Amino acid sequence: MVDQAAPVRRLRRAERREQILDAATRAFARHGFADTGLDDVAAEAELTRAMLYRHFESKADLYRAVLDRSCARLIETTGSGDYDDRAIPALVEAASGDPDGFRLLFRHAAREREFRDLTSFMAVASRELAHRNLARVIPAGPWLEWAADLIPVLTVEAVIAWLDAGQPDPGQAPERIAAAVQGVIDAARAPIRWPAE
Amino acid sequence: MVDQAAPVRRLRRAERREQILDAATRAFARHGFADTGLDDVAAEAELTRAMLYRHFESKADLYRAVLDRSCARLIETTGSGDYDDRAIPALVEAASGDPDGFRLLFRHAAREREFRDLTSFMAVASRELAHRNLARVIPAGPWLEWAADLIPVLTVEAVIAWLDAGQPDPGQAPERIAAAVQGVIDAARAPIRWPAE
DNA sequence: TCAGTTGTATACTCCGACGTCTAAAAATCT
DNA sequence: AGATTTTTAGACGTCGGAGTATACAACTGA
Repeated sequence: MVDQAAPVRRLRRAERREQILDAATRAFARHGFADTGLDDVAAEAELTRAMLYRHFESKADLYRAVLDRSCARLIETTGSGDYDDRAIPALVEAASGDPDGFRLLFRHAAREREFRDLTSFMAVASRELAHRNLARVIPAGPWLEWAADLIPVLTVEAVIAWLDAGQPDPGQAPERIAAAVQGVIDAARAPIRWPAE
Repeated sequence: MVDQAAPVRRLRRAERREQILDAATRAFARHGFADTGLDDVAAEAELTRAMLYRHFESKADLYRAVLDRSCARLIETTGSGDYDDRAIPALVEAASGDPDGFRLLFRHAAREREFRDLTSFMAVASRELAHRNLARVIPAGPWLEWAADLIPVLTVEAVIAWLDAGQPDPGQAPERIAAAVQGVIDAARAPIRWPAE
């Protein structure tokens, strides 16, 4: 008995490209570039490997396209401007709107040498932004550098942990994350531990 | 003219093995398992690739040995016991004593599928430890889960940021990191932002 | 001195994943 | 219906890095 004929949905070039990017984002978000084969991506997109090559030159090209799009979306909703009260809410909104892309960018792409050119500018920018703002409340010295390194990482990890927790209380999330950041700022100001209750 | 004959230092088996593990820890700590070739390891150890195979069966075997040793050292100094005031100081001491191994374990190995069996138990244990202790001060719910996820990550990242900052004030470091952790606990208790100064 | 060990140097095989190609099937458009 | 485009299915070529093999050189210790 022959299998029921597969539906085989056909899309126009641009749509198919987007659908491949969606699937590739999901696939790469699991284990990063090196540990994800094109077969994995093809399976996730429910396509043949050959199809991927009709839309992208190579595996690296596809990955760059994925990263570019996630990056563009991120900047689009965060504005990438100065730090203000909108910064953390915007980051939360961006993560909520594209969780796979968010995880991919910060958990994998940020540590992949070959593609650091696509992400390092964000890491540098957020570190410098943090440094500028912290310099007003933390005395210059190694603990200022420590906080400037740690706060961007903490912010991103706090957002990812919020995603992993099921995105509870979207309205409260930015305030809670900001409070966690404030904890690092306090810690960098003085080595006095909060009195035990 | 012939090159000056290389010194060619010779070591006994056990010593050479340790020296290879040291070099491999450094090499793998840079870009993880997949992105580090045996040539990189051999170069770091100033040996030929063939020598690596006289001490280890395969690349994966070598990597496991590296991870095992780093893991054992970590547990040896942290005790892996219940959480108390010694936990964070012990972690700081462990990181200080083996910075490459510390970074390798938490920045790379923790995300490598093939070797998660060697690291997942630590991630699980620290998450559960955090969860048990937090459950006494944070009401059950998604924000408890959020904090239990975030605090182990924050702690490790705070230690790495401290390493990156040049290990300043080793005596103060544990207190400052504990203060940062306290910030997350406060954030998880209530969504009230600290009053702006 | 001689045996055993530690090391170099280099060429080689093997394998998996990337990337290419072709022929034919099926959906869409006019 | 016929032309066009999308897609499949799978074989094939290619290449880098893991892993193997061999011959030889040099240090060490009894």
